[in-house]
Amino acid sequence: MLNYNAISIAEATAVQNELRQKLILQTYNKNITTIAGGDISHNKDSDTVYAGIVILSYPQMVLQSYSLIETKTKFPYVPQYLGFREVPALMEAWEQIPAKPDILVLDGQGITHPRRMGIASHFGVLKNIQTIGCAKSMLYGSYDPLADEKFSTSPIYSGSELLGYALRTKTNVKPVYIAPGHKVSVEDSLRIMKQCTIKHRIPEPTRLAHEKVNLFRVGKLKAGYHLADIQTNLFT
DNA sequence: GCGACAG
DNA sequence: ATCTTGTCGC
Repeated sequence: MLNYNAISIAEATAVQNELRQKLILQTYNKNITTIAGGDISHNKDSDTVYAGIVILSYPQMVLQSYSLIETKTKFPYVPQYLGFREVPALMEAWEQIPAKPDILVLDGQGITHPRRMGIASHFGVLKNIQTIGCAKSMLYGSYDPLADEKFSTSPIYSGSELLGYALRTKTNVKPVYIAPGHKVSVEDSLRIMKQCTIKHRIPEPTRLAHEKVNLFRVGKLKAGYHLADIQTNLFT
């Protein structure tokens, strides 16, 4: 059911349309205490991928723990089908976490996708958990220009359908694109991600996931589930 | 037909 | 995404 090795694009499209039927765009749990961020890293011409999920307290944004795994990916990067490349590895990292967080933020689209199946929706539906997509660039949908000030927003639409928001996380810096993945509303997705925005363009969950996964790739961190130590937080 | 195209 | 150096701005 999760063997995306020898799947064709046509089959992948069919899978996305199937998963779309299970999408829930209403907030399942409003009482968030922990939030996770997931990301993947890899070397230039290698099918080895380094996946990581970090868990932070919400809304304090203090790193609590993180899970790292190394595996292979067979599916290439194809726009609109990122989930087939990255979800299997992220699943492994997720399953290694003893106490699951309340919600997971992934680096990529949520329902801002032709079939509403960006990586965050893909993962969310398969695991039946709350997810949010936080992308650094647009894939699908349109939005009007937003003001230059921090926390300016502009709704992302597909026709008359509201899919997400462009969110300026820093003054005079390119916005990020927020959309529900699964089991969370558009408005709550935006509200939660604003809460995760401290001083960087990329909100804390995916920013820290990206940081950990790169340290892992270059050998500065090891595979496994780790509790964050106090020193890490004090000196970062 | 042509361009655009998450990571 | 990754590979890379300097450079501009807060």
